[in-house]
Amino acid sequence: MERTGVEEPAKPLTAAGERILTAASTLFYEQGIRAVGVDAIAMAAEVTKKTLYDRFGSKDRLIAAYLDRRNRVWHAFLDEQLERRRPGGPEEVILAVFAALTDWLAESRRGCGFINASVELAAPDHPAMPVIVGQKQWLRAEFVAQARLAGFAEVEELADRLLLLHEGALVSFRVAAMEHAPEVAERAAADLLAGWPRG
Amino acid sequence: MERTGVEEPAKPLTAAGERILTAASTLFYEQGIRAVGVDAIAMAAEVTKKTLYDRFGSKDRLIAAYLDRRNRVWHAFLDEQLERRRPGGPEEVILAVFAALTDWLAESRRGCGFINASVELAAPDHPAMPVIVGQKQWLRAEFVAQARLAGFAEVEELADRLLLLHEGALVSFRVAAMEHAPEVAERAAADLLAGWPRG
DNA sequence: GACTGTAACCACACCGGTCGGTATACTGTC
DNA sequence: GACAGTATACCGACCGGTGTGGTTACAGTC
Repeated sequence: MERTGVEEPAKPLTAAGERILTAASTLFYEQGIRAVGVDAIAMAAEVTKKTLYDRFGSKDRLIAAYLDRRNRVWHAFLDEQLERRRPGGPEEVILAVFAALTDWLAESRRGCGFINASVELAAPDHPAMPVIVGQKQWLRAEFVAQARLAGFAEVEELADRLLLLHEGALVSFRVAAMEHAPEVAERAAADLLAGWPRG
Repeated sequence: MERTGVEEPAKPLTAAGERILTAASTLFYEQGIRAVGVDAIAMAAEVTKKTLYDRFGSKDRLIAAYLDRRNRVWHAFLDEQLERRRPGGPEEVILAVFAALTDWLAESRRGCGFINASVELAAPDHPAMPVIVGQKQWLRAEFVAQARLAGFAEVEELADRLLLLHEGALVSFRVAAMEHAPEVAERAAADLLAGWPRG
């Protein structure tokens, strides 16, 4: 699985910068991007605000760095999950993505950090929005690619439906208090693939 | 369709109270609950902040009133859509819900107000959370009821999958820039029903 | 080793603005 | 009087962000 769109950082973070990004990642996810101020992040990271601004420039750029980091963590997680589950073919790759969702949500009680951030940032032209939209479109494109490898017909429609199930599980898990949403999504995806026509 | 859980207001709103709730509903949805302050709402409603607090007591209670109002508007919308589409049986009722999603999202460019609010409110014990969770659980319960009427087997699993499609469309519409998400969900729901075993 | 320059960070103060909320005196209508 | 609303000022806290003087560790040069 290639992760086009995820670029390496311009340069490595200093120790303080790393602590800032780590603290911000935790607080942003757990409490909300707008609910946490830079004062709190600086305190949690045990740095001064001056250092935070020296390293990241602004809160918005720190937010973008957080989402970029999260995207990397998710890709690494997915890679590790695929390595571990050893899917035999493209269909099993797709289903492994859904199986991985259960593990991901076990450690992400507040649902999808990207979905949450897209709500909180509000403005469609926020610098971090491309990371968010890009992550979702990457997943859809991956479904298209695997569906094509598997020889299915109408791969675009199939990928769209798979994405709805994936995103639906992410949201329902949190908003509808549906703890078993990932498992439901996996079963639904498996049935969808089993009944989908070949091209 | 009954709308259990949606209670009548304790007493009717004054003209100013109505203007406040209307202004808040618009601003909260369009810009975000945390992004809009009470100053801006009072100004948009052409009242003083004092009046706002006299009528609603606090911002959190205004938020709860907004979501309660939105829930009513959505139920009224759904009723009107069902009246208009005249579904013949329970399966068509389910599909009418999905068909209505297209119209709903045509006027709700920022996606689902309940999902958005659940992110922004962050704290699970916020007074408005029961409205949010309740709306989602009401929809799931309605899917269960209609699936049962239609004589399907495993109605809980079916309802779960339908809910994932519905919520997935709401989210993907906005986060994944997927304009056709409601239509995809409707087709997927139709196929799901067509292939689901009877009990 | 002595010296210099640099990068990174600290402590602290400050900025103008916004936030949700409160208090006071007053007006108008029924 | 009861009710609803106005105009205005105020509160403490928080918001993202900036400025100043200082310290420390390290690398490079002589």
